[in-house]
Amino acid sequence: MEIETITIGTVLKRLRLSMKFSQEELAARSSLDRTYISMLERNIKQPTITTVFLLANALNMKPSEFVQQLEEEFDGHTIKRTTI
Amino acid sequence: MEIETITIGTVLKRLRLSMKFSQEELAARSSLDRTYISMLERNIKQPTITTVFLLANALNMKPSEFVQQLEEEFDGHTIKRTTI
DNA sequence: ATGTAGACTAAAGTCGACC
DNA sequence: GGGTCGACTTTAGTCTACA
Repeated sequence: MEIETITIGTVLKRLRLSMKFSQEELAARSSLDRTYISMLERNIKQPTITTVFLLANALNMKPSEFVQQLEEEFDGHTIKRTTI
Repeated sequence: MEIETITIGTVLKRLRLSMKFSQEELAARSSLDRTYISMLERNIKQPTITTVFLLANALNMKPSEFVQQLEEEFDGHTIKRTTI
């Protein structure tokens, strides 16, 4: 099975809720826009590495821990960019 | 001390050389453009999370391991986007 | 084998408004 | 509190070409 891009929506939402943050709170803590957080959770956008660091910090975890959770989501899948 | 963005240049170049890959080889293995790899190594561009996954795969390592090396680079620093 | 530059397109990320 | 839309600016990422 192949996937097109790394989507962080499910992981991000789960982690945000586990911290009992609203999207607004997470946006404030990460210096990102609330509507953009919403888009990430709905897999409409994919973040840059800097954004991942900002989000992980806002969620009080290491970026590598955050990415580790993404890995599990895509374990066994082939990553493939849409435009290739 | 503050930094503006997560730059992966040093880490990427070190890992690439440790695998004895040329930029061309890494570009082919990751389905990315050679000139773009060059820009990443010179910290002119920052990758998306999907690109990080592609690069990590090309380097035969887990994305979280790759990110872990980035963390060490920025340990103790405050991440701050330029546009904030 | 790498740096750089220019032109290009897709997509990241912001912001205001409304439901 | 969160989804969505539209308009916008900036940047990711491709490609050709030359040193």
